[in-house]
Amino acid sequence: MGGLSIGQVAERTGLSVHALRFYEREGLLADPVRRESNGRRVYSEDDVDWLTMCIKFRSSGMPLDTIRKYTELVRQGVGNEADRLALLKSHQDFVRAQIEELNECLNVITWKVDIYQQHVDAGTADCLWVTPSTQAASEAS
Amino acid sequence: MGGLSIGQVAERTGLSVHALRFYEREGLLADPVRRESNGRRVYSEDDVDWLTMCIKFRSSGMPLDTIRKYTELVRQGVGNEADRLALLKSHQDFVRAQIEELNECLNVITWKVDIYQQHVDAGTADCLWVTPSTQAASEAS
DNA sequence: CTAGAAGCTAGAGCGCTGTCTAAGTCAAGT
DNA sequence: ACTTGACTTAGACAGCGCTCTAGCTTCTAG
Repeated sequence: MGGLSIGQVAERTGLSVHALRFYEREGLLADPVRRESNGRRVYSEDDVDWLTMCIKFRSSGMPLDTIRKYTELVRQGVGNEADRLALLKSHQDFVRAQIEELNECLNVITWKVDIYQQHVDAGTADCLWVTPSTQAASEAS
Repeated sequence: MGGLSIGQVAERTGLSVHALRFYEREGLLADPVRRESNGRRVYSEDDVDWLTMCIKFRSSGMPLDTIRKYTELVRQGVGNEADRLALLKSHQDFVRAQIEELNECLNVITWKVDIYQQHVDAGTADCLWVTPSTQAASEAS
């Protein structure tokens, strides 16, 4: 399990090399990335795992700031598990709320899609149905 | 029925008056908001309905630009229902993908929450369990 | 030996979505 | 008449999360 270059990590995580350096500057990595003698970054499998977790956090809407806070808790070591738990639970709630909200939106959108689908199906069957009265109806929607 | 002031619309939609003016400037309203003789905006119930829809779009991640495109289609009037449908369907897919992604994230987060919950429960039961070996385990997570 | 790919740092720039400011108008209450 | 507060405009500014550039070094292959 030799170390990985930044390019390899970019490929494996889907983050850009820019983003990887950015995340490091922002203090999102549990431990500072090791360097080769020439100064180049060497990532471990653990770093990749950590980044994978960070990506999950990010793509579920956790701000970088919160990820940083979590990172700091982990860096501090043992003793603050309750804090980490609280942070994670709060994010869990946030994600659940997001999903619920999205489901509501999806319902509305689906309702609208269905209406238009009927409209379009009808219109394809007989284009003469397009009249001023259907126009008024379509503008109201 | 009687028109609504910008403040009333803000209250009813949850958008700020700033945001309402901003949305109007950005061309997100189906028809330009009517004005009183003194220049103040007068919103109709239809405007509120439209805004409610826009809010659903926004909160499900549709960029303002896309909302504007949709608005323009509606403004053009009858004849482009297929385009509107395509736009809506594409967003529908997008929202579904988001929900799926969030569910995946939720699984990972829940898994982590459970681990910490056990940790913390155990720690509360007996704080002496906090030892260098547990520290190593916690840092790996 | 050299070209090209990959890495480095510091910092500027960008797209999105508001949010706020400045400077002023208007209507109602006391 | 004066105050209060809600409204108007155009445009500046802000926060987030990257993304890219400039200018440089270092490695690798031919």
